[in-house]
Amino acid sequence: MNQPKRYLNIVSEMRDMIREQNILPGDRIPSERELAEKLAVGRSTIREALRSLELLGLIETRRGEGTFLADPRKHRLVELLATFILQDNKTLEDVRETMCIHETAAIQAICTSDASKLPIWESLRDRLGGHEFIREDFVRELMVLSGNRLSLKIWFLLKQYGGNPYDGEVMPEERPLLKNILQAIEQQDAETAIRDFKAWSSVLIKGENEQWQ
Amino acid sequence: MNQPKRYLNIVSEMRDMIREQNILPGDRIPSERELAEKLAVGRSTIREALRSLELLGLIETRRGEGTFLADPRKHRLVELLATFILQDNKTLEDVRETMCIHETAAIQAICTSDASKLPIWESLRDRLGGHEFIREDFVRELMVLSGNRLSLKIWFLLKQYGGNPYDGEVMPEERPLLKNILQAIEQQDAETAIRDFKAWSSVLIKGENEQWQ
DNA sequence: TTTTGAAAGTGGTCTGACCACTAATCCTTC
DNA sequence: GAAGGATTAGTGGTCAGACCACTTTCAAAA
Repeated sequence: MNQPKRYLNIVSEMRDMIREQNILPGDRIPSERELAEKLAVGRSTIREALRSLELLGLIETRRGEGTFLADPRKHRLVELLATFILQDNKTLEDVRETMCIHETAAIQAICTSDASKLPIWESLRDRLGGHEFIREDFVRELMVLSGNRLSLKIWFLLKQYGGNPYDGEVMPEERPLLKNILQAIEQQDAETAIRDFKAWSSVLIKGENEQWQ
Repeated sequence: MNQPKRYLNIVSEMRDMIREQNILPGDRIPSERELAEKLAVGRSTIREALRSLELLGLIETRRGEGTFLADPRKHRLVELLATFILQDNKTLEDVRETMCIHETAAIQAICTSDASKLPIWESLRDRLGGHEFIREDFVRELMVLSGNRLSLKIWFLLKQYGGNPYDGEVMPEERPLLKNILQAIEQQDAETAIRDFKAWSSVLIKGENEQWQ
């Protein structure tokens, strides 16, 4: 019988250990030799597990110092898979489309809620009037305002994974369009808001925005 | 100066090798010993790289046989995202809502495509008329027909984590509703299709479906 | 011809040995 | 006593070699 692989056990055992001992990001993890003894396996097996976690960005290792639990914001699996999968254009298309799904759903959600009456909403309006407004901020604020944190996280990861179409700063020519979107949302006119939003983002995605950059 | 880690080089070298030698999914990769010799590194270093790729689902290893390039559909992007993201976002409500987002997006996509003219579509109609039609099958078929595999994967996962609201068999009383949905989709009337679908699923989610079960 | 089993090749694991690096410690020197 | 340099213990990084468990292959035996 093909036995389950040990290093996979190690991966999950380490996850449990981190959870039980309440190890926080930045904290040190027991050394490879300690772990090997504690879990009664060879050091090479421990290393195979640790290298996997490191590649995912879940831990950081510093020679001479030790191994540390990484900042969750540094999780890397997205970029990594990207290098392998991105060649498949269809997949990239799926990523973009799925991002769009979450974005339009967010707008829809804001329209059917009272989110556009919150103080955060006002600050968004103000910043749109000011200088140095990053495109990504605009979309992210919308995602946040939708109130669905899971959707927000998925969107965030997809953005990294599929190459961020919202890179760069909002150009003066774009502002009227964005203002229209906000206005439509305030009037709870989801249809118009989504149509305008798609118009804006499709220009960015197709890279036809040299006019703006 | 802290040297860059060898096993990371191996990871990218292997990616290049796979690309250059046109190794296809399912094909065999050189053995660990061969790779070690070819790349002039120790076998354990090779293994650390391979184990990382395996955890990502990019390769499969079978003891006694060898290492194989994995089917891209088996890539673990979503699964890994799940284990590390969903844990702090388990709000059932968010999961359900996000499922719904993907479902309505799928219906929207089918309506604006020719998917409802495919033979698969016919079989879906037929099965709805027959016996033993599982609710989940209905929704899954819609997700598949949308053509967005990433969205399908995410939906699949959410279903596992959020508790499957589409458990069980379609009751006779539900069939007219489902038929209406299909009909609306055929007529490319997304609005009606989505409204009816939401009506159906909300009953299931709220657990008010004792009438049907 | 069919069956058996030995051999070769593969991944899985362990051990022990270095190397490169860091941080704490001790010891010299001022 | 304080400052600075050398020593040392501990860490991750890598390698080589040895087994083990498993699969496939193929030649010898029935």
